[in-house]
Amino acid sequence: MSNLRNSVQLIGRLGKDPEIKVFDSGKKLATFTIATNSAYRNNKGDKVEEVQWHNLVMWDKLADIAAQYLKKGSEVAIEGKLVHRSYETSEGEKRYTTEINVNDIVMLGGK
Amino acid sequence: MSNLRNSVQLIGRLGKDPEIKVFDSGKKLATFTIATNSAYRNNKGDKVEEVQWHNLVMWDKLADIAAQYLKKGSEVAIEGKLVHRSYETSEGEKRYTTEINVNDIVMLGGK
Amino acid sequence: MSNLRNSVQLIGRLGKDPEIKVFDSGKKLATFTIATNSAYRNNKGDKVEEVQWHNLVMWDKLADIAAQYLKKGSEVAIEGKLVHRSYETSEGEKRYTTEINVNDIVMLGGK
Amino acid sequence: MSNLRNSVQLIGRLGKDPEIKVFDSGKKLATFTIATNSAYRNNKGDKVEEVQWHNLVMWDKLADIAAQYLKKGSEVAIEGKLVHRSYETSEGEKRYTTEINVNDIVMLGGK
DNA sequence: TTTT
DNA sequence: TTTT
Repeated sequence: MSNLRNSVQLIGRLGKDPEIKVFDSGKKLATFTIATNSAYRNNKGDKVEEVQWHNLVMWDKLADIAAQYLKKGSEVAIEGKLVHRSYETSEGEKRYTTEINVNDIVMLGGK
Repeated sequence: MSNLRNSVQLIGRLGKDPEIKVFDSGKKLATFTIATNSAYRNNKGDKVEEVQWHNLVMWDKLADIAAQYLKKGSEVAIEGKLVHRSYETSEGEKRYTTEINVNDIVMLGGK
Repeated sequence: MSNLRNSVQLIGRLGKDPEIKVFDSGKKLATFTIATNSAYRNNKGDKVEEVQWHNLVMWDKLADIAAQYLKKGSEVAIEGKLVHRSYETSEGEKRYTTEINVNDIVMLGGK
Repeated sequence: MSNLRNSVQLIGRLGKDPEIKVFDSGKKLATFTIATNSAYRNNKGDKVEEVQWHNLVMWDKLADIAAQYLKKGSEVAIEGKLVHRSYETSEGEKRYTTEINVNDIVMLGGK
């Protein structure tokens, strides 16, 4: 419940349509990425554009919202929890990934 | 500058003393990890404790603060930017890591 | 500097065009209000729309941005500091007001 | 539900013990104030300490937490919603007040 | 006073 | 892979 100890807010756009999975249990999962853009001047005074791509996951009701309303290019604001996970590759190697488990989303730019 | 597009807030404790590096340019870097704790009930009703360890980086003046005031066990609140980076292992394999580039820190539990 | 101790984030729309003042010192001030909307179901199950109007103030470079880009109906995300002030009415009575001193703004809904 | 459109985070200390009310309906309400401190240098270069006092309200389970654990001087982090209300004085005059309706609280400095 |  |  405590968003205060671990909270991420992002404003950005989807790189692709969300992928939706429905599990046998009925649980629904939407995964997608969003880009956040920033610009700064380097030590030569040139403007540098920087993009970060973030992995987002949304469950159940939020996955329904993703399935219905979100698509490639959609602008959203999200709040979520930062989660670091490990998994094994098919070759048996351990890999790490970071995802944002979304708690709340606002669709932006609606007319 | 825009924290609004990409902002993380965490409240937690350091796992170890910060590591401090000073570059030839004079730039200073502090790196450390903090743990954020949360508790929830699983579908059997049992309480589950979950810990997430986050990689933090602090530059220059903030690195000085880290060097002077932070040590293993210190409780802090931080605000930062979520940054995903890739690097090559010594075997030439590409790996990914996620760090929080800290903009602001508050030391807690003082006095 | 510390946004961590006192930080407000809002996403909403301007009720009117910003008002801009330039002081003799050259300092520039923009003031305006934004509405944040929320919806909930009351205990009868009816949907209730709730609007909150917030007083925002932006100084100097941010005031320039307000003057150039913001107008009635514009959708924005802002981060700022919550400030409670008192002042005297022309009748000499003390009154209190709450404002958000904006640190950062993102304009939303640009195609 | 959407914290994203209207969200306040504060870190500070209680000015007094919380006041607790229990309504006939069984609903419970805790009210208290917290101070947030900041320091900056004025245009003469002198350090200026600034304190803001914020009105907080917590309902039901959160009110229980306030009643049990919070007292004058307690250091807390809170997340809540910014709410502006009007009421009538006993002389029939309209007054305005701003409160933060707390959604989440973390007690700091424990042990 | 905004907007959906 | 988004967008300006």
